[in-house]
Amino acid sequence: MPSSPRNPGRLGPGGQARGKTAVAGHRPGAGRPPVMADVAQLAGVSHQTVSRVLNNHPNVRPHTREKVLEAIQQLAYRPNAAARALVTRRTHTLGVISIDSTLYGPAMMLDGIERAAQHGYFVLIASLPALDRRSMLDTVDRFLGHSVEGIIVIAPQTSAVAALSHVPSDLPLVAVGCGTRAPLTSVAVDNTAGASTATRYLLDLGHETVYHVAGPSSWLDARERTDGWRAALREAGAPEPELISGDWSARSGYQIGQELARRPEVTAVFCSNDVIALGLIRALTEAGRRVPEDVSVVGFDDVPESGFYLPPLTTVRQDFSELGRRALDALVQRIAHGGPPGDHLRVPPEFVVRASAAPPAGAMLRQAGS
Amino acid sequence: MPSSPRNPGRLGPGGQARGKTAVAGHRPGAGRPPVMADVAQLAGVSHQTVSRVLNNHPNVRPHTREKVLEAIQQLAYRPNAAARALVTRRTHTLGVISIDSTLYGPAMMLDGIERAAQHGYFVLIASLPALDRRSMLDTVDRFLGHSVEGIIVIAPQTSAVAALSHVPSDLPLVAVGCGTRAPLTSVAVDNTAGASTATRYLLDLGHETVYHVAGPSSWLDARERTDGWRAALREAGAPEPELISGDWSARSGYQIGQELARRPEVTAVFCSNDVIALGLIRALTEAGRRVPEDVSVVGFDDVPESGFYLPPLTTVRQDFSELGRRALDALVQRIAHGGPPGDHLRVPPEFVVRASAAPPAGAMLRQAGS
DNA sequence: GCCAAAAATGTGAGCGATAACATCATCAAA
DNA sequence: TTTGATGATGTTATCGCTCACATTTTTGGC
Repeated sequence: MPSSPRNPGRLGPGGQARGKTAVAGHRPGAGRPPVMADVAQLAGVSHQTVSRVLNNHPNVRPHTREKVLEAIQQLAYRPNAAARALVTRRTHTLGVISIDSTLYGPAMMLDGIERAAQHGYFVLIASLPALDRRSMLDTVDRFLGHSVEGIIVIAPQTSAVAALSHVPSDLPLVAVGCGTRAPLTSVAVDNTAGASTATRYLLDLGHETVYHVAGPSSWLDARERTDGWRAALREAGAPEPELISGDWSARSGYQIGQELARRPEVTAVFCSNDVIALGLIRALTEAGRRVPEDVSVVGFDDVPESGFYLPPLTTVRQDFSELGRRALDALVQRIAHGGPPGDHLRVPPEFVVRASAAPPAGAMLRQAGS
Repeated sequence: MPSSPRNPGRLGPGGQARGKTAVAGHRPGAGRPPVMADVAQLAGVSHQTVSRVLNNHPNVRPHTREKVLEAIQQLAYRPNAAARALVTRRTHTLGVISIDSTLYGPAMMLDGIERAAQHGYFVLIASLPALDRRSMLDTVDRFLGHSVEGIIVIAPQTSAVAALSHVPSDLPLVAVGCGTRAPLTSVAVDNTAGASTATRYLLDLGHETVYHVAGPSSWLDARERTDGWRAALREAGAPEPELISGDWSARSGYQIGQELARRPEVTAVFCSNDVIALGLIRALTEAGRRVPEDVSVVGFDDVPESGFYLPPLTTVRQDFSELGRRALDALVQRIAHGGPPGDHLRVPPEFVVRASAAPPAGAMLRQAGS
């Protein structure tokens, strides 16, 4: 007799009173969701055979497989991930920790990761307001409790990198946009190269030097772009103006632009991102300094709108989704083959020439303008 | 003897060879993660007592609780979510399905949801490339397999709403940005009212009529904004120009702007979002039509940059994060108290006056401009 | 100072799946 | 035809936790 030896049907043993409709077996659409035993019973096989079908084990006769599949369909059975995770110790779940997923870059990367993970992994997200060690570690903890198999951190900030060094090293972890200095697997755009290219471009146009509006210094990207700018300046023998810092926002670009507009010696500005450039351009324009005739402006990121700014912005494109995808690849790789951390993948940026930069105006024009 | 009755220590029974370091008990930092039994043993209590401490059951002596807490700390013990979920049937996990989380709105809402859920729920995300019924239902299925307790859908598209009507009705589900027409719980900005306000504002400024660049008609928001525009026009007795549709992108705004620039009768345009407005303004400006002197433009969304466009954009603000938060609240409510679906929450938008709209120019100015 | 009620703790069972092993059926080779 | 190897299936034991119930300890009232 192949029917269940101990439990008659699927009635809970003893006095279990969990509000189940204690129905003999499988009922089409109602009650508690069907479990493997229900499928087994309906298909007339053991639960193990159902499991084998589910996991594509080879040793199942086609006929049997079909019967099981049919029963699964009929009951709309769906294996319970928790039960599965408990025994296999695999959750097929990844955690993504992101700072302010409201910014263009993080949002794009998140999307890229999610899309790439679509098949094969669930993606748990946590976006933190601050990246201090405490909340970082707490989040990793939360994720660990949920048994994520790996974590991607979108947190290009120095404090994040610091916090990251405290997570258990046996947890596969990939950071995007963390400098190469960090002792962990990371994926990032080559900010330094991008910034150098932009700066050199302006220099080559004939500008004596290039001013730079940096992002917040707590961001690695900002720092690297500043480095690239400095390197290009030094290489060309151009004087290095004092560093000005914004906070990624258009507002900060605007405020800085108001100051810069008063200084006629400023003819070229490299902004650490497009949005700062937008604010800067507005301030310059309002102050009567034309872009690019009087002042050339170059941004960084190539947000989708930057081609429609007035004037269309010359900028450095970062392929954020690609970055996200690469990060995911790297993580999946590490989960599967458990390589050691410490790989640094750099994605080259692309310089996009549009209309916001031009050669400096001749003397007469400049006089006329001021 | 309170020590484990069947299993000596935590050695796997029989020939289990799962690569565990079969160490007698709890070892500080190595081997397999500690389980409840390890904590119990270290604290000298039963596993049940540990469980009680973990779940804040009342009947635990303070002294005992302390001992357990200490052991937990010492072992860095973290309860296994899968095991817990298996028995409690609660995963404390929410699913969020989003279309193109790259767009400003969805990205903001996602962030809002995530932040609000931070304490109490895990958030699983899936961003779909297309919202056909098939992929929608597949995703819901994936989520269901993971036993999410509820789902938020950020998918203000008609096809999504259609697909949504096919999900099992016992799953708490909230949609953001779905029209009130849909038979499900939803949270949305009052697009119609916002669009009406914008249109009326332009009319009140003295424009004879207002042109409208709509978003893709598959988006409910786009449709509602169009409705609001029409209603305002009708109410004011203004003639209704033909409908023009874009695709939310600056590029489409630019292309439409090039056409509109050739028509001198166009003096006021209400765009279905800010980015379209940006493209439109660029096209108008390039064609020599000044904004707002020759043509007034109003947008929708109030993206952070819109205040720094040239000219700063008059627009309708949607508080996306608030929307996300409300959606989460509604969902949590439904999970807890299991109310019926069908609630429609509308968040009022806010009209933001900046510089891109002005009274129509006098006859002489208009002649000079064309 | 003794017994009932309440508080604190311990003991199995079982959530729903997979892993390992046992068993039965089937087929090729001797 | 009989035997050994393989293929297909069933049986049992966990995974790590919470539930229900059993048991022990404490408390309080007489």
